[in-house]
Amino acid sequence: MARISDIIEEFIKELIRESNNNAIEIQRNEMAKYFDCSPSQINYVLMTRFTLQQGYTTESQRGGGGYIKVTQLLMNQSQYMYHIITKEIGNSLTKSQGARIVQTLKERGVISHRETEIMRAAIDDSAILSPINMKDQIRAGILKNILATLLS
Amino acid sequence: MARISDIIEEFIKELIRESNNNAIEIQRNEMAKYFDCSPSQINYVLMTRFTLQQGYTTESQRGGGGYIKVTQLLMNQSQYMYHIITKEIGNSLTKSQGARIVQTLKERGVISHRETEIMRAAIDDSAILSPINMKDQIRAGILKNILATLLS
DNA sequence: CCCCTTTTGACCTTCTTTGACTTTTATTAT
DNA sequence: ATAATAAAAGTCAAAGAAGGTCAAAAGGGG
Repeated sequence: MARISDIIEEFIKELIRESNNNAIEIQRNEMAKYFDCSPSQINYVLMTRFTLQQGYTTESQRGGGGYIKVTQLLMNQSQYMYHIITKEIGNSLTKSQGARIVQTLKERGVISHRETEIMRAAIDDSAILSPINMKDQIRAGILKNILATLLS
Repeated sequence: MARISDIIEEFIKELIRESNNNAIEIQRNEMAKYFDCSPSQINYVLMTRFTLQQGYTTESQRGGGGYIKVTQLLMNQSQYMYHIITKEIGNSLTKSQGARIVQTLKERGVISHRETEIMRAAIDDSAILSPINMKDQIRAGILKNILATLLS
């Protein structure tokens, strides 16, 4: 069953793609009505899929004529990777954090489809055969090493 | 007396055969209800009959709209890779064994230069932050998973 | 009988959805 | 101008909807 959050995510990304300034403005309540969900679901989507780490910023205005503006940040690719290696990934990286990073790299055209698959597979929970309490550490090490390789 | 696990196994394999992309998505709880067994029995079947060695990968998503996806590896994509996953790499893979496999794949033109680099980085000793005695096991898991992804 | 495989169930973790309540801003009526 | 009202968006916690894990119990074949 398709998650409504995913549908909304795709919808917003499509709107951004169609825009000519990498940004869109939406009306929260209107959009919620359109997708027949609660308004706060829009916030949930923004919080989980359009964060700074994923290369987006949001700003908003309340009151009559209010809006939410979502902007996709342009960024230098190697700078971005460097940032991820040094700031985003610490000593520990959860499954979903890792997945989001790889997904973002793909969406930004930093890595190809196959490279995405390879990286995903490399940091997948099922790939890392170790006690659960160590998986996140190992995952962090692997992803950092891979990204570092791509930088050189 | 037919074991329920065998029946479920056959059922899933039949679904995959009928699919047009060698993959199916199932709802764990729904399937358990259908076969009138405990949900964790589905996991048991997946763990014992749909492993990489047996030519399958699985992924899953929790929460609302969650699912389990089972994909059968395409043997004809690269006979060589399939062989490596299912036969050559066991539970343990040393540094040099791993390096040799990656090198061979590259020489055969199965993977690109960048893909080679990514794989090397992923199974590099320095990437795998774990007790020494576990590295080879983890390396095996990772490389198998990576190769498998290229066959789906 | 013993060992290996299967089955079951209790408990855990993750992710999504919903709704009540809050805060901010704009508009409108006095 | 000011106060009241309406029109947004924000927050947060609870409920809901999955799947995961692990170990104990139950079966079955040698």
